[in-house]
Amino acid sequence: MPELPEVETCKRGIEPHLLNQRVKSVIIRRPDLRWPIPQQIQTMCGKKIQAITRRGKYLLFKTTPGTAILHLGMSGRLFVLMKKLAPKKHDHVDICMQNGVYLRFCDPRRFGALLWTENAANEHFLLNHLGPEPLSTVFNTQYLYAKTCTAKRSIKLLIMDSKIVVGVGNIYANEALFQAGIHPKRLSHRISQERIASLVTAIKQVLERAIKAGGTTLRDFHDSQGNPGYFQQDLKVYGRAAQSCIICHNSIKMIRLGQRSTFYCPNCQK
DNA sequence: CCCTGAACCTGACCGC
DNA sequence: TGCGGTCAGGTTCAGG
Repeated sequence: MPELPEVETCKRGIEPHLLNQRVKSVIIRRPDLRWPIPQQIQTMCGKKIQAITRRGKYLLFKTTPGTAILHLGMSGRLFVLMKKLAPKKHDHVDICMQNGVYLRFCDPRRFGALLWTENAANEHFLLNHLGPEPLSTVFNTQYLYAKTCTAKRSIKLLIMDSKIVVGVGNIYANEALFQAGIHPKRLSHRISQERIASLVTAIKQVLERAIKAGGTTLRDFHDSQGNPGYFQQDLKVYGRAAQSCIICHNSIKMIRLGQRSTFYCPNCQK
């Protein structure tokens, strides 16, 4: 369930357990993720985790010699474990600390990744082309309007483009466009600055609300059962095809856009 | 520049 | 129970 809010929740959950801890070992059961886990990841051993940060949907674990870059893909999950627990089928990696705590990476579909860089993480090929963080002040009306004016593409695909802005996944793209009253297929250059302003607000609000909902999950972060669908009760259009719009009670429609399921209210979104 | 489709994988779910 | 088809929160790539 890795959307930006989930990754942020993950970050906040694991940080207190791992920050300033020294890595004892990195156990790799399956290196064949999206990209093979490089041997250099072992450079972490004996080093202290100085910072854990998030960039888009990437988690960065900084040590003195370099940074581990982790992506959860579609199905990745992280667990902080205190005692030895036999790994299950898709528990591919354990990063063990000297104090006995360890981070377990589980990813059934293996679309996730664990990479290593000794340069500034921003220069890594996965990160060097990324647009601004949606919750930062850099991402504002002026910025997005400049992008929407000069592009001629559907607004939904534009806001899901990580070169434009990071972290807006399929769920939140749908939700933000509903909140802003914009049709997902609307061509970006045909949207007024005023409406782009509401879209920027909507993106920020939807992500912030989801992070708060993620905070609920945080409480039982150690529960290895996880907590699926914690934000589900807040979804206004995603997954609600043929159900009634919460505003106008018309039927929510589903279409395909860029190979992704796209939900909208034909009456509220123009 | 923009869109489409395919690819990388496994599991869950649905209808028969 | 089993089988085949469809779908899934991400991202990159080739081709038109």
